[in-house]
Amino acid sequence: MEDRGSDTSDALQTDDETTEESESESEEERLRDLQEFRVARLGEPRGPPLAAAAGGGGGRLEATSLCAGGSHVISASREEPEERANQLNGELGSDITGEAAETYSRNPRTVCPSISSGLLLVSVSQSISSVASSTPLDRKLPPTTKVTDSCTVRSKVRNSSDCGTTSAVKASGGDGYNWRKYGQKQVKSPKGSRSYFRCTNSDCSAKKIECSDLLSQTTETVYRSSHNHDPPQKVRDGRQRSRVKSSRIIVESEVAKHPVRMLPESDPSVASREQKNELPSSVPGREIQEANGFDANYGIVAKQGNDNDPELKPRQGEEK
DNA sequence: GGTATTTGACCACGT
DNA sequence: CACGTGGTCAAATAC
Repeated sequence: MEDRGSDTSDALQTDDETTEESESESEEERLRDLQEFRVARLGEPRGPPLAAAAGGGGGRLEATSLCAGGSHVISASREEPEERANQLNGELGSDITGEAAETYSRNPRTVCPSISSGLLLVSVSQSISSVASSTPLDRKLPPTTKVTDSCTVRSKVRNSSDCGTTSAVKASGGDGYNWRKYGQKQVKSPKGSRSYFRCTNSDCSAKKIECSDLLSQTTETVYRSSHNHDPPQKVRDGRQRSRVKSSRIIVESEVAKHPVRMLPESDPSVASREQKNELPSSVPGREIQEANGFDANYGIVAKQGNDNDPELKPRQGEEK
């Protein structure tokens, strides 16, 4: 991990360990640099996002762009065939395992109750994206990458049936369910943004919140409520099957690094409260214990009670 | 024309 | 009571 972009790790560490005041400036600088870097690197026609951003609030362009970047990365990863998945698994696995663990270790709380394996997939791809975009890996991503933005990816999927995984890639988030994004918000506490998704099934109240850091890396995924229906099994051919398979592989290797939480499937408000109450007490003990893999009861656990956890402090935008 | 995403605005809640 | 934040809605936009 030392070898991997001391740059990134440093930055990340600073993020959480430095005081907000002192880091705010450097943070902005970093953000700017990052933006420029991404834009320059991608240098691709970022149709929708930019357009949307332009149409919407220019002030948010910054964060928005970054965010979009994150999500698309995820999608991109998902789109990759098994081969790519394995590749990632290998590259990232060896490269990240250690560091990623460290990186994410800074993101306390992470409990993924016995969710369906499908949800694991979500966390997987997200882990990948996080890792990929966060570390020097960013550099590893082929410049050609479909790394553009969620919209681009989407369109790509739509237009190219060769993939045959449209729905899966598009909104399912890899967990087998279809999610639709209904909101995004900038958060200060864990500097970054949160994306709100809800199950596209009208009868399903399942929701999930993806927390991303400044680098648009998905640092945490919170599931709220559970699906009251089976995941739309759209696996029609071998390709998809293999994709899923590969995803799982990655899950096993990455899941432990990506915070995934499952909130009680009660109404949002209750969930929030419970979360608030449970976090501090439950996180440290149990999570530390199994901070490295699947928990029989919680499914995935990728967290360790971090004393430095800024979110354990009063307020810090996590209770709600 | 339908669906999904983006994003500003709104409301509820906690401090 | 004011302020900040989280979560959601809905219009605009893109595909």
